[in-house]
Amino acid sequence: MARKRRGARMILQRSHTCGELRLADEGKTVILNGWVDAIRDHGGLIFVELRDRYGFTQTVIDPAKLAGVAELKPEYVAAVRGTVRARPAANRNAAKPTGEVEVVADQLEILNRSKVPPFEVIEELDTREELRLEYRYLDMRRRRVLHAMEFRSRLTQIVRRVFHEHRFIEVETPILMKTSPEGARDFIVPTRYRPGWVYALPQSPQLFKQTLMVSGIDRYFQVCKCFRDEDLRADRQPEFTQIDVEMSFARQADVFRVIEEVMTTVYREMLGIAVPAPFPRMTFAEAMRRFGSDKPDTRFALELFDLSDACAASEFKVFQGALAARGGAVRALRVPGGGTLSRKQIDQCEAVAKEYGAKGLPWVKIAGGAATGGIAKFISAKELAALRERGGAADGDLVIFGADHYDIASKALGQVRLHLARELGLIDPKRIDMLWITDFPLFEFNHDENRWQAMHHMFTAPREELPAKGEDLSHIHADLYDLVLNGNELGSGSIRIHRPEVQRQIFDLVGITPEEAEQKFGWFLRALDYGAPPHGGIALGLDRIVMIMLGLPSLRDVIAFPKTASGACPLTHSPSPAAPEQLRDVGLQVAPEKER
RNA sequence: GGGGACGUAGCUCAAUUGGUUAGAGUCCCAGACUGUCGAUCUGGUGGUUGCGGGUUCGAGUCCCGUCGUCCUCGCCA
Repeated sequence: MARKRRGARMILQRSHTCGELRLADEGKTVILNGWVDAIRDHGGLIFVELRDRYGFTQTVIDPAKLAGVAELKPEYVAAVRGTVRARPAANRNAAKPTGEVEVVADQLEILNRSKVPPFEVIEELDTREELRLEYRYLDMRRRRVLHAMEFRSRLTQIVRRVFHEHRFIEVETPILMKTSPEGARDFIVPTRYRPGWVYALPQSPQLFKQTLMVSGIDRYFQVCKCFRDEDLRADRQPEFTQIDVEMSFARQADVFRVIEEVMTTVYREMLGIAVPAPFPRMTFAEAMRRFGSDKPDTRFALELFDLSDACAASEFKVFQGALAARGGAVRALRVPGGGTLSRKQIDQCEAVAKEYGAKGLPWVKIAGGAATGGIAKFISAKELAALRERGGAADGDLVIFGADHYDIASKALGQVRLHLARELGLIDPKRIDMLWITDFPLFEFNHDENRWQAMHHMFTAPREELPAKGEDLSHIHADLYDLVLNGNELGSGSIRIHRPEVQRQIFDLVGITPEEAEQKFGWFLRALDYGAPPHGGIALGLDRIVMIMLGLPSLRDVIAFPKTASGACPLTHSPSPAAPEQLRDVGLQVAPEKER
């Protein structure tokens, strides 16, 4: 008989989940708890499908016996007691794991009611993301969202296990820490203890993990939250999770070996895929030269080549101009069979190139052994020969050019390369191209601020002798490496500085005064003074790994409660204005809007 | 900070050149129905067209501003 309870106490506690009953369970008396997924009301007979994390099970209810069924609506929480029965042969549902059975109800308990949800809880949901995130608890009742959470949890466990197998220690480092200059903007946390003073949330636990090396914890890892107050992207959230790793007495190869084992194990155990290891390696210079990117997608063949020398006497003003400038280059990309591309498709490529700083996108098609269209009239016989010999250009091909500073020309062509690969369907989605990019330059020049800055961070060890301040630093390299998967940067690491005098020299080169170094990093320099071992490590983006492994387009899809592009949480409506008392406590006040 | 797209019923969308009472599907509500599984059938409710201003006899539609969402450049040691 139907039971109706006013109290909060549940009577019918589940004996099984909604995903596990099979024909073998026929005849058993069971109790299911779950959410009402669907009600199919035939008058004298009502099918109520219950859902939980594990699946769906159909219950069959006779409304004459269990009148309470009339009250049920979607998303109500219900308990059903009944007998497992094989469905009549004609009514079995092969599409559902539990589709051969049903539970004939003899007791029904409504555990909770639900308002009409703002969207239906169905797998094939097509509703705007912001609403899904505002009601994430409803969204997450769906299999595919749950699956991402479960996948992530299992993956993290595997990562921890592999590190532990190699005697790594997971150490938690502070969330409230000291602000650091350079790098991303810190999230800052004011405090009552010191009105007007702030902690920072970690951009990464970099200095803590290096300090742990000084402590003798020679193998450290941590699955940790990191925070950066910068603009968001589909693959960037203000708070994200890193697999942070550091090893003492280790060289680059040692770091690679451990990470290769972690990644191959995760792929094997989560997806049953054997990723070959060791992963291929490519220097930064080679990656820029061949692919125009420091995170090349090597799943398809298009490669850039250089025409600077062949174009030295070019009649084309754009080439002349590029080559006349310091660091200028003429680079090219051959698109096999690209002769069939429409003007519109080429224009789209040009738009991509311009987005990445190119001023235009010269092109020619090759037909009948000659260059046609685009800038063909400027292409000399010598240049055409170079296109054929160096780029392999042949009849039916399209060749596009980048003429600018080497970096800009390379990057723009590299992005067009990616665009074309997607446009022409050149990417095999099944491929998994894991790649180490090595030998990064230690410094890059910041044109806006007119100074050298660390490419990775200021704690990376130089491989060569450091020049005097003011000299060109572009040729200094480091054991500085990125792990790239299918054109996505999964992580970045380096062998660190362990000698305090070298660390001071680097601070000096990037324009940090000794006073500032003492104030910001004195504590760390002191640690280096007491026998810091040689060490190095890496940090991998956990969210990105999960996103890529699941083939999802956004980091938001693998984070339980992600933030929107403006850094807001649609569920909790954070951030929110500070209360006057809060500001008073920490000794801060808000500037008038005009002064911000 | 810059560029682009979008914003109409709870949800997903439509609405001709600026022109009658802003429609459809779905959800929801009511009724019917004993084998459904996107149940079906009948009927019904539901709108500050994101917000503010402007042009016009007349604005969902055009203009300006603003807010929000998504993508993106810069930025992200």
